[in-house]
Amino acid sequence: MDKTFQPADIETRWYTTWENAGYFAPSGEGSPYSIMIPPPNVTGSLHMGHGFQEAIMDALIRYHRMTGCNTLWQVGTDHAGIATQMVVERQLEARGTNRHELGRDAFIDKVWEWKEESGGTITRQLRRLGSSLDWSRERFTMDPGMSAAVQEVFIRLYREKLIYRGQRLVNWDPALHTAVSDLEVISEEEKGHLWHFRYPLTSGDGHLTVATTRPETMLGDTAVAVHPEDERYAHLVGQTITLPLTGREIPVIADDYVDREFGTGCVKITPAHDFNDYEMGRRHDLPLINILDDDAAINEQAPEAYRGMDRFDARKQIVADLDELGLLEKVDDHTLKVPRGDRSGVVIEPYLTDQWYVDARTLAKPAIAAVENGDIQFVPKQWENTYFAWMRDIQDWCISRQLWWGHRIPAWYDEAGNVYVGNDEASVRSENNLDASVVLTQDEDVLDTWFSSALWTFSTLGWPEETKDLATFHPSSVLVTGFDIIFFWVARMIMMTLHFRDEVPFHTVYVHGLVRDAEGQKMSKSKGNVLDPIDLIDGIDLESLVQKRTAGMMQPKMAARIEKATRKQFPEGIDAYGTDALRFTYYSLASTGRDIKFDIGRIEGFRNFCNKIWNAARYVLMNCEGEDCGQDAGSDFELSLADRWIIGRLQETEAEVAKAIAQYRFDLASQAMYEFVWNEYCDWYLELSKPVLWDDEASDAAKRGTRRTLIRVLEASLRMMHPLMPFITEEIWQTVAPLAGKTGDTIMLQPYPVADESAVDNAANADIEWLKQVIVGVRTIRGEMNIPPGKALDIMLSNGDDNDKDRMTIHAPALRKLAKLESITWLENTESAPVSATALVGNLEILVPMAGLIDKDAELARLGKEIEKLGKDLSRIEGKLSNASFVDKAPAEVVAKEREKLAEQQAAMEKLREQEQRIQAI
RNA sequence: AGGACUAUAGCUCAGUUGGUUAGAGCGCUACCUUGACAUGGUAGAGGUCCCCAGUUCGAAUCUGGGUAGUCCUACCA
Repeated sequence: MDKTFQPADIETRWYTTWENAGYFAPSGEGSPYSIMIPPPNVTGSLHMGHGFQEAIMDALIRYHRMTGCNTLWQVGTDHAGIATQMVVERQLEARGTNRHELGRDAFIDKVWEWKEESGGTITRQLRRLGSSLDWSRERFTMDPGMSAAVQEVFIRLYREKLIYRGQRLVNWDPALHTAVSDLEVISEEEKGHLWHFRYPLTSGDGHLTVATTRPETMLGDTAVAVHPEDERYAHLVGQTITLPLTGREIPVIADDYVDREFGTGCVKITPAHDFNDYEMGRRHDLPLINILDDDAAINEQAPEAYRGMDRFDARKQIVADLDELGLLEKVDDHTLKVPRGDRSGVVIEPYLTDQWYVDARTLAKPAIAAVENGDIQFVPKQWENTYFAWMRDIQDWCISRQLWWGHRIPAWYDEAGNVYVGNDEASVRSENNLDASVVLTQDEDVLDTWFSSALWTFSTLGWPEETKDLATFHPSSVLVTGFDIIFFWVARMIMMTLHFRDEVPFHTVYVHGLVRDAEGQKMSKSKGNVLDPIDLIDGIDLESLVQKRTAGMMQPKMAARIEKATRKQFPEGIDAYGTDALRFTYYSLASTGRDIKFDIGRIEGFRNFCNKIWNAARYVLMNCEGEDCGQDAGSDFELSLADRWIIGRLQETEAEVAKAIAQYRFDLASQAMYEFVWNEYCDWYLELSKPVLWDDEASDAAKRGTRRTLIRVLEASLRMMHPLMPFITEEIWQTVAPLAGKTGDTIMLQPYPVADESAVDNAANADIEWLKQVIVGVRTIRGEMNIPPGKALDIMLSNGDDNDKDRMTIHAPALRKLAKLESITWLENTESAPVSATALVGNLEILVPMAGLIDKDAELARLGKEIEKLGKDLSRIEGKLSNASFVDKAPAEVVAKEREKLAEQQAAMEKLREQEQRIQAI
């Protein structure tokens, strides 16, 4: 074995072996356990957040596989309609063409080509992360089977009147030329202006003043509204104004939606270009005048002067024109929320179009109930509130997208505009008795990607056919996801699955935090702070990282900024840490918080942990290979106190880990493992094994017992850690397992260790605790007195009881080795003790004679420090116990505990003072 | 505007039903290449548990009120 752990060599080797051997597939035995991967965008690539999520799922999957479950981790990707279409359109643009020149079919072919070309990135990354996905069942949302499911769902919902088509205001993205759902619009505060315009009364009796942030929409105004109880304007209600620039006569209406305090208290109403105005328009039966086209330029409904102008140019022009007419009263600076498309970044227009909608309100009812009654549980539970808040006020879901890449809506129109929904044109004709003379054209639009993702848990398993997989693995066990897609995806899956399967899609939703960079910033391409998990696994030099982060940047200024930040944050590039270290880092960060700041510093510590495991294994193998490790039946071996102690600690750790995993607390699980392996097994047990193995006096049975424990505890620890660190554990296990009497081709399919409480030996624990304290006592004196580590000491023990004396005898070899002692002497008579530095273990005093080693002042200073510390503690306890109400009201056991503590510390204090006096007397 | 979450060591974070001497990793200081490991060992320093009030014998923990930050939802043109 190499002296240091080299992850690169072993990772791909093991992954290939596992995959080829078919270990990732369900075993077909045991109770089913399944997780459906949140499908990543097939043409995208995984970032740190994905890596985190995959790591958690893989740990759950590997853990349950080892506990004997029939385990399925369903893999797949989605087609990411808008994102993918955008990428391909950009490619076309670079070649000086566009999708319209290409035509729909040719364009879709291009997208498929791109999918084939780039689709490997994700799956490659997933493999590098060690994800034990069942690749044989890989799905893609645009595959024929899944497309059939989408179609089936659409048609059934349409027939149940839960999907309808209607002309309404939608969020229109003028750059992408498609409607988007509410969730795809991000509203953020931006600086703007509030323009005050005078609208002259038709009667000629002056004017009223309206305030607006969007002057260009005035071309579509069809009313001015005031509050019904606003006395300032009461007399105007019912009159009309003559809309400037258009000359249209429009009414002044009263509606209590108007806020009297804001602006002038008069609101211009543009029902075709504002969601609130639209509602008001319906209440007052106002006409809708659409003044924009698909590009958000002014259309032919507007006065000629403005036609064809972009909305923002039109704004300037209109303001200028009104100013010229003397109708611009004033312009105030104003901060307002501007809605932008999350993909395109352009300002979204409320726009009147025909779209398809899902009646979300109806579907939401059972979906709310399923969480209320506990059929689905969120972890952490507080996310249920987020879910409820949204679901109880859910809006109908606009599912049509004016794109070419996606599931085409199975609806046909005749020339009269009648809609027929069905599987294909032929069935539509036959179902509706339409002969060949009727011209039918299919709806041009496709469905929102989330519409197909909403079917993910059951469509991946073969639905609408009632497959065996569906019966076995649905509902899935747990959904692992980030809170940012609770609405997008989780809620919609619950709605669709309950409706079509009459069962929940999953029993538990584990909501993890979002990975952010070291500054707490969200990782995003545009900020240039994304990290590819593979770069942490393999490492990357600075130049490559800079290039990767700035590639494809539209704005050179942005690229320069990103380059600077990257050079500052990673001056040396990124080291190769290996998958196991990366994964372990993820787990250590997986607590209940919402943000996970990924600090590169943390991963280094866990790489060191891997190295520690590696070297511990090296030590164990050096001592066990070719030796009798006591595995044979009837073997004569003897377990020492240390053996019994570490075996017990392993059981306790196993119990802790099991509990943590059951609660999805991978931070606690990983910490328990780390602590056990490093701070107990390596720091103490391996050290305690040395005096036995290297002692010529020790019996063969004792040595066998030690080797047996070394190897068995290591072997079990590897199994325990395997779900979190698959590669290093497999690599080591292959060599270790046979020595521990285990057989099997892979650690992956070995039983997960289960804690055996009966193997916890409290007597051994107490003994080792004593031993550790004595060793630490000597070391502390050594450290603080600056006694060279190489200097072997002669120490004495005094004031102990028979138990201490026995322990001294039993543990003498360990003490000598670990505390580097020349000799240990038991003092019956304290009087005869030489002047010494001392440490206490209970009542037992450890004496390190000072002659030639320790100077008086240093020891006095040390004692003074101890006395001060103890004194503080003592007075606190005394205070507590002298408080009558504490003694009266606190539980008896708490009081007793305090009393006991007091007695102990008083005794210790007395010893320290005596010692202080003795030293002072020198 | 409503709601949620967060605030603990220089940094990143744990801290169960109130009962502790408040922990871990990283970083820091000193010493050490001893036969698994310098990606290491040993010892150590470092905290007003955001602030105020309350409940309680007892509060990092519970309640109320502040402050700061993050996020979500809804929005006033």
